[in-house]
Amino acid sequence: MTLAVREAVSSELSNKRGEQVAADLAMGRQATISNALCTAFGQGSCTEFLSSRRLTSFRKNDVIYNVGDHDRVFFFIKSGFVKVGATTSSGSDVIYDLRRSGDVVGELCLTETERPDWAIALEKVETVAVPLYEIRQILAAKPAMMAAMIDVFGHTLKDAYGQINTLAADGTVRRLANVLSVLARKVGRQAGPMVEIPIYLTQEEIAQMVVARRERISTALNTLRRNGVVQYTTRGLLMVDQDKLEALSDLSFG
Amino acid sequence: MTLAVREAVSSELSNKRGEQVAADLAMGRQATISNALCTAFGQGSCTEFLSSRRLTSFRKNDVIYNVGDHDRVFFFIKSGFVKVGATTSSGSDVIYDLRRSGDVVGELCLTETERPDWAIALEKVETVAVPLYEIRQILAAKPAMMAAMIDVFGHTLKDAYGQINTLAADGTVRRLANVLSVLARKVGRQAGPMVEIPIYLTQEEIAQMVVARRERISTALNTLRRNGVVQYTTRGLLMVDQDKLEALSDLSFG
DNA sequence: GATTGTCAGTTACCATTGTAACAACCTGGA
DNA sequence: TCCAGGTTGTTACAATGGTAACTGACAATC
Repeated sequence: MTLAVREAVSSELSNKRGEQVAADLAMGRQATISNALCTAFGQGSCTEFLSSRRLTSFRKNDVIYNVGDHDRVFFFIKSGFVKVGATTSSGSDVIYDLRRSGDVVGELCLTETERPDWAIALEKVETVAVPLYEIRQILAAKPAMMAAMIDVFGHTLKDAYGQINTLAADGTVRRLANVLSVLARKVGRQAGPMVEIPIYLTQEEIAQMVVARRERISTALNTLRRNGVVQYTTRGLLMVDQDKLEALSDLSFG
Repeated sequence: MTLAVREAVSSELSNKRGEQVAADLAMGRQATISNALCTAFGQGSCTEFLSSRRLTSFRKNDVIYNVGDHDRVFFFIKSGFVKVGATTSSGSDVIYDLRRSGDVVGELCLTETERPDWAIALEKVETVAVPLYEIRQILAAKPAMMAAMIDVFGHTLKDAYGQINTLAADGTVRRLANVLSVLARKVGRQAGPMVEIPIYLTQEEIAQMVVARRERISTALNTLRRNGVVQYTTRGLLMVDQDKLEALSDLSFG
């Protein structure tokens, strides 16, 4: 465990970053953008900025921050996956986004004094926590950071609009296909002819991303499985066929 | 079923807790944020920046930019209202946001080379069009601009997440209440005991904001009208009772 | 003043989705 | 080992919302 963490940390700090970025490039634009902030933070005289800090770690299901919290802190993820979402007035959860190592979590505290969302660790997560006032100092000192920050917000905003779009137009199956497609682009790893999603998600969590009941996800996933679009086993990782997924979400006519 | 709705509405209204969300504060804050970019642009040596430029004007229903366009231009609204949205794969329109004088439109071109959204004038609109490369110059030269830009993105993102939230949790009536409440905070004008929304919106447009069929909006609006939550006449402006609306929609993302 | 187009209101019908309930299975801990 | 709790698969029934169709009202144009 400790070994894995230290490896993850040093990979960020050493020249392995180039490799990481290259991998992200191969993976697609999304990943690259996600990492922009950390890259900017890690550049030049800021190199020691993140590395000199103590890691804040969370175990699976730990709440990194919660709705209504007044802490104004950015969390830079060194390792592990985090879900970002909110709890609706009727008590159900909605997941807006998944974040992974290289991403930042809690960025909305930049403009909000009270957290409108929560972030929960999907597995053991190591982060560097940076209070807002320090973020502000760094932003003021390094324009590149600003640009990176704007990029992060811009892309997150585009994704959010995309979610609204799919919610407005599509039925459960297409929404699921959309979510899986985005997941694959974002965190997927090529595994032979298919893309593996390297984090175990329960159907309940997938349902919160798709914004539908778990039962619908169960049947929809089975439909996709029968059509060879996805592969999975009980409590196993998802493998998706990107091409078939995209074909599915592109269908303009029923 | 209509009875159930009405009962739900009335019960929500009756136990309205006297929470002083301070409509004026909310309104003030929103307006301030909306104007942050323009304010930043107008500050100091940039005072003449906007004023020295030619105005680009649009008539009602003119497309300011469209999905897929490759122009990378910011539009600073000097006067008039603009709707921002997108067309879904099934052909229906979704409205993400309304913008008014003091706001910016087209900001997503900062991170996207191809417009993912459209913007359409709801009435005669005067704008100052600024190409992205100039925006970049100004951002680099004036850190205050950057901060303002980040603010704009942050708030827009929070709004977008709020929309996802309400889409996930609420039925048509509450979503409508949400939309009206946001509209009132954003563009409303105090008119006696109620707040007037100073731009005429067809039910079809409201439906695109609520993400529902026009027919539902018709009945939902009538329900609200019968309960005294809103007032309107055919082809007339909407007047809304903010307190009752907030009680109804129980804004989790206010 | 007739015509045309847009907008609002309403209804019956149907498709989709949520609700509730249960059974089967797996995993981890007592 | 067995049990408890979590995960998945599946069904019936109810509720919600979309579809389609029609009406009346108004405004602009000719």
